[in-house]
Amino acid sequence: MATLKDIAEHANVSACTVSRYLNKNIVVKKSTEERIQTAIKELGYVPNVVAKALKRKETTNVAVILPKINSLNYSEITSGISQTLIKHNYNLFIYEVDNLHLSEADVVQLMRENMIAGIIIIGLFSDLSFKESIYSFIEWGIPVVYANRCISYSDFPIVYPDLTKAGKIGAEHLLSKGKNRIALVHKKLPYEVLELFLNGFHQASDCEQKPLMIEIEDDMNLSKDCVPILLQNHINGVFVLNELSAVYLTKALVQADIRIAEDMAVLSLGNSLLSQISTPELTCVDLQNLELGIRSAEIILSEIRKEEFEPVTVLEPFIVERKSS
Amino acid sequence: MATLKDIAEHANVSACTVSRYLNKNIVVKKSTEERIQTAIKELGYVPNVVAKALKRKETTNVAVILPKINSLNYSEITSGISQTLIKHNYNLFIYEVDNLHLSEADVVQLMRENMIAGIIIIGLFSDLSFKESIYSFIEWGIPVVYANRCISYSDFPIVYPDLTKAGKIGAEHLLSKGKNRIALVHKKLPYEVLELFLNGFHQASDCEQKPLMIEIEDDMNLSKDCVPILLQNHINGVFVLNELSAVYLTKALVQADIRIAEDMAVLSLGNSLLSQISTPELTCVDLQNLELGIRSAEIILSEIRKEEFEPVTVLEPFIVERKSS
DNA sequence: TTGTAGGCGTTATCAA
DNA sequence: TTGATAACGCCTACAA
Repeated sequence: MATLKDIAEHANVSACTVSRYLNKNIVVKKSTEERIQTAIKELGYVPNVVAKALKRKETTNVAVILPKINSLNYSEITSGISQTLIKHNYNLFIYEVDNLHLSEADVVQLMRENMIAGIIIIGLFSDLSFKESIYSFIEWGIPVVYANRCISYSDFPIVYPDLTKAGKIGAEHLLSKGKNRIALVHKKLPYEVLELFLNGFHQASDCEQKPLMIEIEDDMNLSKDCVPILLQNHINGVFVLNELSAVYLTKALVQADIRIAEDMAVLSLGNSLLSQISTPELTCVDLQNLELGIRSAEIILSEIRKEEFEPVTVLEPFIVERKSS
Repeated sequence: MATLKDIAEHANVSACTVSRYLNKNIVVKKSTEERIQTAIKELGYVPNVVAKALKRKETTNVAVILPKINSLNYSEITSGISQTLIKHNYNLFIYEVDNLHLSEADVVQLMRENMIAGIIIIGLFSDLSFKESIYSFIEWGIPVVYANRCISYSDFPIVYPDLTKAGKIGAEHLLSKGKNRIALVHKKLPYEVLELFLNGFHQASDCEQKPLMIEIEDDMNLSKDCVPILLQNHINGVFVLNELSAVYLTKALVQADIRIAEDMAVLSLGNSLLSQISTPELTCVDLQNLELGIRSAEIILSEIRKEEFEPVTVLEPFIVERKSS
């Protein structure tokens, strides 16, 4: 457990010279450098990041707050964050709020206690999670990035996929496949989110025809509750705003002997393994989760270092064509 | 940014009294307690975990080292760890080694620099990852738990699913469905791991007949390379030791017009969402990933606190019957 | 180019 | 039941 002091003694210099040399704050004489280097090797010195953090009043730990980690979408985003942070010698804390059963106040306290350098909040489409806490974080001077969901506040950077573009390219894709009676299937979503998709739809089609909106619930039997609606309305293209629901709806359609693609094109929002292994494989709109994570991490690092950063980063979704359209 | 000292002054006691009161090391007079409490409230005091760690020479940060987080199995384990740690006021660091491109030596340094309180290594079935580093960790006095994979070293606790039992109940299940010509499909695995499954098979069947072993590769075309082998050998039950491969093999079988369950039962190792959304839904052996995470976390906490802990924890797999058998 | 000294916020060791 | 004092390992004025 050699300390900086030990190195200094062993190399016959002062601790502060060693410190400045290690932090590259200063150029030292060649001979000094060599003595320091051998001392470090011989004593097996490893700097103590905790002591440094205390002194500097700043850690190198970034927290990711997300609903749950065991979901392909969130873990993909997290992976992007992880890769980026590690390159810059920052560590990644994970806080799963769905499983935690902690109040937002508890989480705020947790962040302050641990002197978290920056916080990336991965938001839900369906719910403005942690809206309140963000301002607490900012009040305490902790940099924040809000990721995955566009919110209209403007005191912190946000990174999110362009859902209007998603709606547009989704509609264009379905139209290009000759599907002109389109349904938008979604779980409960705030109107302002749905509106984004609808705006995209309008941009894609000249006609004023609106897509049929179908809201589904978690415990819904899609075969019984959703498929008949699609058929009654002569829908031939469906855009499902949730990947897992898209998979289940596809199953239900297949079971009802509807030919996927020919009779009914299915388009899923999100491109994880789920779309790939569905039968048939789902055409989808890729929301660039990995990139979302990378960008979020880059921005939080800029914030932490008090460098310039983009206040708003919008990621362009793109179509990945498979068998379902 | 009130400190302990501020609280002490405000409450007219010494800093160390406040400290001991907060850490419940001591009983203080009712009146003192009240004064401290109001001071904390009025000044909005939040303890500084970093300073505490420096003084105590021990953080409350546990690191999870895993191949990658964006996998349903690993993220499920991680979720179990996360839930357990947070309950005990420990934080969770994530280090993805596949994506990191860090040497093991780098990781060891990272752990020491950050004064990590304990490390949970999530191992691969296919590869004894981080075998070397473990001893470095132990050498530096950092508690370790090796999770997910049974290894024969004994200087640190291990937590893993009973693969022999998995083989046994898998074989029993297939036999109970009248499938007596069984194949074991697997990716490249060390022999000692395969042996575990084979031992289980033998326990399940009186006959000496060994299952047909088929090794598949990542870039393999299962329809062309694997299905014909199954058919030529009149296999009617296949146990796939990798969930994703099971899904793809099922697809290939369906495509070859083989009736799943009737003509060929498919059993998958692992029970994530993938098995559930496969068509048909896969019967599988659940390896209890969430529980694995919870147990690993509990054990690392015991180690950190220098309490007694189980050196070996074996989790019992169980069958989840769905449509593919 | 290098050194001295003080302090970051907390806890542990004494002593009262 | 409480206090004074000295660390924990590092960084940063300021001085040389």
